[in-house]
Amino acid sequence: MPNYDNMSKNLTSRSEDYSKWYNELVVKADLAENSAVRGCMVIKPYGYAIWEKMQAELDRMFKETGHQNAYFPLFVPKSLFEAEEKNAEGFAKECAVVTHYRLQNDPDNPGKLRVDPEAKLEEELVVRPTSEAIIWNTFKGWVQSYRDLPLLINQWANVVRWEMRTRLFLRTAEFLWQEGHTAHATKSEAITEAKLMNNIYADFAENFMAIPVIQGVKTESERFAGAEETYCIEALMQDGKALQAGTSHFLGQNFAKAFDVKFANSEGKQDYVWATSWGVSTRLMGALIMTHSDDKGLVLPPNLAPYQVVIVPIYRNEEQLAEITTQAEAIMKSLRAQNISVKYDHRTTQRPGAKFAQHELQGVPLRLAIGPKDLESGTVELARRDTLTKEVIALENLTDTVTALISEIQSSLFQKALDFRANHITKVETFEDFKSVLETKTGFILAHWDGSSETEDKIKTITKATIRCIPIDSELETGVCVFSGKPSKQRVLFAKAY
RNA sequence: CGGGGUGUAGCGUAGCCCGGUUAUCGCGCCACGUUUGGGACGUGGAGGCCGCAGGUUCGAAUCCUGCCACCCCGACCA
Repeated sequence: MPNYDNMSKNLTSRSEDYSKWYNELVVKADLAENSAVRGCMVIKPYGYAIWEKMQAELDRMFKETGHQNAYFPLFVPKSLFEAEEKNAEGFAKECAVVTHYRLQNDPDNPGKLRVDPEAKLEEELVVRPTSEAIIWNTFKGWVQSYRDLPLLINQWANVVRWEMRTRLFLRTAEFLWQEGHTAHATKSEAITEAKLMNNIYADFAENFMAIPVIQGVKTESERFAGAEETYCIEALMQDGKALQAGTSHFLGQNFAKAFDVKFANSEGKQDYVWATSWGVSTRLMGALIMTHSDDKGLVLPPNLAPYQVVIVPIYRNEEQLAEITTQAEAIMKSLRAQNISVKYDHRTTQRPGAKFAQHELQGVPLRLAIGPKDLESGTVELARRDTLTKEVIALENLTDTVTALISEIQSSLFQKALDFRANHITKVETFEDFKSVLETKTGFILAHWDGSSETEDKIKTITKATIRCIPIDSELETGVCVFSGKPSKQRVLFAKAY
């Protein structure tokens, strides 16, 4: 198992694991020296191709459910930002703020620039940590009547959260995400929307990324600032820590009231609209890596792989290469006809062994090698990334075999992660067991909780474990709180989390 | 911001305690040749304000002072 601690350490880490996994391959942190923007990441082309795959699928799902994309400004005037108090308070400590709009030559430091003290903004601009404020301020002008509702908007954007401590993929200072913002005429419709989007996230995580997730609602203290209810999907990483993979919030009428977004209902009465917001980010790429990958590098589910099959030619001379290339082109044509993405790695600057290793590091699901022996016998060597197995197969059934394997790899990755999670969910009755499971076995813990924030806080202080969620599908079961001994109606999901 | 630690080539490092030739080694990089079915080998080569500034000294990567940056732990967090 890869060393995730090293992997997800700060971007300038010098650890070998870090450079193997990120600096060399998927993303590169290439920041100006002594720069305060540490904690940002550069997503290299291969990594970005994975993100684009995720974007395309999510976008499809959003549009299928009636959402439209739009784009709102990066800057949020402070006065707008502070309008919804809880939201502002929740994010206040991690906001980057623009205060000036001009530089000038520094009289004390020839060749250097300084901020022009004369160019102070009348009002500071907050770089969006999330866009509720600016979007709701805009929605005010878009909604007058129930006929304008529901308003179902999504935005693909970057946001900035100036965290004290950053972690590659999981908590970068700037990250890419989508944020959905919707307005509805009724409370129940908004709640339905929030649940629907959480379902879409779960569906996407499980069926597209092959990451099993648990759906649930957050406790009050873990809830999004400004939300009435936060739905979430929680995943379990191979190192036994939990990761919040996506959230969907029912915002009540909080933002409508803060930004005065009213509409005339069918009876002609004025009412505030009901809101939701929901988002997933490049954090999902961290989840992907930490769910499936092994010591040899990434393992990509075929749905997410920038290319699903790579063909490597092995040759001693130009004639052989030409012959193999003809063969490879025929294979590519036939695979592409089945919507399988293929890359022919005909680089002359690398030897086959180096190519094999690189494709493993990049997680390409299937590799075909064609050499002189294959030319004679009409075969190819087929290697699976997930199981690291190889077999020599006849050319005849190649396309069928590959098609079948692609879907088998997708489902077997999910099954493997699901089995791992099943083995790492432990029901616990006593606080002693609670602590020992956290220490030795790790993973999720299902335990009774008395429902109070005090108990939640104390457990967190003592064990560092938090309530990840109250699972949606959990059955009611009477019991006593694992910490306080007070009565409880159902078990909640605890874990140490990223 | 509190506690601990580290800065030497693109990356990883030795040397520092106890000052003394041209700063060590591996990977990577470049050229040529031989190779090519799991990260090739040989020969040759390039690459260093030893974090920055000041001080001590005949002499500083090494000792002293200040500063800066980064890492780990804590508060914060998708």
